[in-house]
Amino acid sequence: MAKTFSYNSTEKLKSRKQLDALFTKGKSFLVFPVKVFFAEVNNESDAPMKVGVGVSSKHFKKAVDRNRIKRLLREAYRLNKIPLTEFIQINNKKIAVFFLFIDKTIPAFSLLQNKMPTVIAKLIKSLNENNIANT
RNA sequence: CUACAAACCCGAGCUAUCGUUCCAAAUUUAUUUGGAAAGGAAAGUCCGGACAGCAAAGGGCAACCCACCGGUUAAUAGCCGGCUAUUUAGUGUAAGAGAUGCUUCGAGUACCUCAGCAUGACAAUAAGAGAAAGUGCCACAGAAAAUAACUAUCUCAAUGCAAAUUGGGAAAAAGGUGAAAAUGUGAGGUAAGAGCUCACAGCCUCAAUUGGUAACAAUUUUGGCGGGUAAACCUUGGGUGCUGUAAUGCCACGUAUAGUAUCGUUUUAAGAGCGGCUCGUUCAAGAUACAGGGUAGGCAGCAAGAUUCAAACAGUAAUGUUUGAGCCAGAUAAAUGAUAGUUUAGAAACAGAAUCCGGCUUAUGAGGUUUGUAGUUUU
RNA sequence: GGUCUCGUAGUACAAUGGAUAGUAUUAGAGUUUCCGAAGCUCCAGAUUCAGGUUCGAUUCCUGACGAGACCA
Repeated sequence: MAKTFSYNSTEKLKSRKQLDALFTKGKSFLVFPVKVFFAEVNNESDAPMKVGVGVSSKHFKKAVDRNRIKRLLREAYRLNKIPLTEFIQINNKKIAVFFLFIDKTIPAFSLLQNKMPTVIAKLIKSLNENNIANT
């Protein structure tokens, strides 16, 4: 595990197809102010996790604010992703996740930094339930 | 000195840890090392280009745009310089009004302010061709908002004692309203009058001379006196082909029959394309070959250029030329971040490249420079 | 990335360049009723903002701001 905190381009959720599938078929839960979409995928592609980040352009009209929030979300995810990667490696899964920010004001980084572990924990828990239900 | 307003400059630096995108090198081929990484507006999309495509991208009309002159530029509705017009600051004047002072208290006089008149910027503004080609409109008020009519007026004739009435002629002065009312003064002329005629003044206009590259200015001269509105229609002159980098070219995948090329047929009948109309022009069925709907992958376009910085020279300036040095984002759900410390008075404004440039417009914290206004202190 | 349209009372809409900016509804007051509702009477409330053209601008022109639609 050399690249623990990294978040490079292979790990990003890019394909429009995968995104559409995630929003239509995937499951979701809410840990305010972040809504999480997730789904298991059977893709043969490289990375085991595909993660994306988004903000509504209705709530934030200026591109500067949207970029700021997306950066903060990425940073928070990057610093708290270790439990998720370990879980994925153990269970040999491939997942796609999308974090959507739904508040209407720009958050402080400390808030997201505090929330993100609970988000990851909930994600792992729900993935586990899904696994049990499938088997 | 303080406050406010406007214009311009600037738009944080360093260190550590963890990370992102691109480039180069190295090797163990997924790691390491090194380098670079968002603005003055990247914004609005208001103008102008580069570049690319379009079977013809053709002519005319329509449509749209521009509008003093010259320069500048790849180009412009930008910029620079000039011309003209308007306005104002200021200056001058003094017959009006007001305040104050002086006096012999009837008034006179001095000075200041306001209004008026003249002049008038080096300041500000100008969508700054044409209202003398034509059409339309100008509410309310007013006789009338433009060939003029109406009321009142002048005159002649008839009737009548007179007042006046009727008919013919004149058509200027008068009508007090409005944002705007038919150029002003004097003389001649006439029954009375009238730009009806003349002189002077004002304005418009034709031509000539002089100065200026030109707009234009000055002088002389021809004709004239017709209010405003062209950001009403319009006229004149000039210009514009259309679409836009998700353009477009190539590769991969792949196969409904839209398309392309060649051959060929029919007939100007209908239809379709060439932006809207018209002229003109191209096109049919069929055969062969290429190739393709859809999906959303890759490469090019795509980062060395009307380039950046510095100096010199030319030019009033915008700007240009030469020399030297430099390479300075290039993503594709879309990179520039987070935390801590430190410098600092403070790190807090507007704000995030998406094909690239030149302008314009708008948004901008703190600090700095300049200008203006107001206040305070000192001399 | 590009193209286009529209901003009028709290709300939905009108208004040839001529003014006290209109209609419906809503809000408020009064009247009616034992009390409400409905009805009736009265009243309040607006041209997105900043400039310009014009004697005069909701209307015409320019810029800004906001909202919406379309193309790919």
